[in-house]
Amino acid sequence: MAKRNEHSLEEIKALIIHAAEEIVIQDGFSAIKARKVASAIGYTVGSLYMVFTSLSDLVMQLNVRTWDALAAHLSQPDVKDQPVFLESLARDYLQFAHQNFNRWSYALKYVVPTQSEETLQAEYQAKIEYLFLPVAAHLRTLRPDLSEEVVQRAARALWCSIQGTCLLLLNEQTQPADLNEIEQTLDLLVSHFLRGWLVSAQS
Amino acid sequence: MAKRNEHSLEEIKALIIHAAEEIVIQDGFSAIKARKVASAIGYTVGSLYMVFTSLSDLVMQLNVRTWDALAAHLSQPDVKDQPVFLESLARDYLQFAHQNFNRWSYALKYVVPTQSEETLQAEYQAKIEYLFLPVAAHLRTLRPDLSEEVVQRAARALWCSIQGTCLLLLNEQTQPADLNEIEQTLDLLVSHFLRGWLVSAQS
DNA sequence: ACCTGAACACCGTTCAAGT
DNA sequence: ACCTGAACACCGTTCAAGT
Repeated sequence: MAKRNEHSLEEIKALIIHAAEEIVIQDGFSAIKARKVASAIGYTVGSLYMVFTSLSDLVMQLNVRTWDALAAHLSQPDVKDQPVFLESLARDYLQFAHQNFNRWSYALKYVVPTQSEETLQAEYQAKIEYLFLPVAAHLRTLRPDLSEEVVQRAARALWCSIQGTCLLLLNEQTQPADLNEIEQTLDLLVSHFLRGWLVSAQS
Repeated sequence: MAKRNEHSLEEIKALIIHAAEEIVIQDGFSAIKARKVASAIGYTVGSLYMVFTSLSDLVMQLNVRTWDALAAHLSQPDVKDQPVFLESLARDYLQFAHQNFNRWSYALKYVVPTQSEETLQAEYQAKIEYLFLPVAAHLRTLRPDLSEEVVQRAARALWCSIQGTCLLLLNEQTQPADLNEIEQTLDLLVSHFLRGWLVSAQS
């Protein structure tokens, strides 16, 4: 035992994150246990603390990966300037949220521990904020007459609405049939908000 | 020890729920521990299982109380028919969510355990659904020409949006100053959605 | 230097034993 | 009949001990 050197510390870290991710996808976040994750990659509990400061450290890095995966899923530059961009974005969001429900919903519900490093907290928040930039950019092209602040607020409202609606409607265990209904609800939300916002007074 | 009979089982149950509620309000849901709750009312761990089948049973009943408290907070029949009803409802919702952040956010994130009784699951879901009825009722008066299904979908979209926006924007630890910003964002969401919906085609 | 696994403190839950 | 608290299985985390 001990001193195997089969993997570098970096490799072990990557292996653990992947193993943990698989567990979340399969059985949800409550299924992540230190011993379970370690044994999934052929190591014992203690090894986990060679590469992570704690379990919640691992969990936070898992959530970062989830947000990255979502960002990758949403990036479709070809439709960025089309009038239906936001409706299409909402649909793509719903698709990811449904296919990755366990890890997505956990990331959305996650609150960064206050005792974590302040720079790490800021990085995490920034990564989430980053996702709503395309929304703001699109709204800006629709109403270049509005102030940046007004555009930002509208983007924030719409983006939060989409995420919240996905969360609440997907929570009731969803059949594929219901998914179509949720899509229509999202579409209604986006299009009516947009219509109302487009005729709003200049401020 | 044993056989004190100071309280009936019903009283003990109520005492425990109140003690647990206080703990959640003060320190969040992760602070609820079986031994802690029991000792808070002067009993030992075992007593908890005289009146609850499990800790998660207690938690679920706590969440029920949270939804009831929210419903009570939102009921203001005097403004029910005014044009600003929905904006006012959203503001009231935000106020409750902020003042009761710990228990409200937990209730909103809560997913009913699949192994719980089916009737209990249904009751819980119904209690949450009940809250959005006033929204649907108000929308119906605004557009009596629309079908019930269309009205329901719009109400669902708007209600989920309000809740989701509150959750996501309150999650970043909120100063009283920010609260005013969130209120404006909610107002923008409701009013623009409404404006867009009011001019939507009959279906 | 890398890895183990016993040990610790803490958790939810049970249940024989007390009154 | 009511209530206790030791006991159990399980959890995250640490660290002396092995190679």
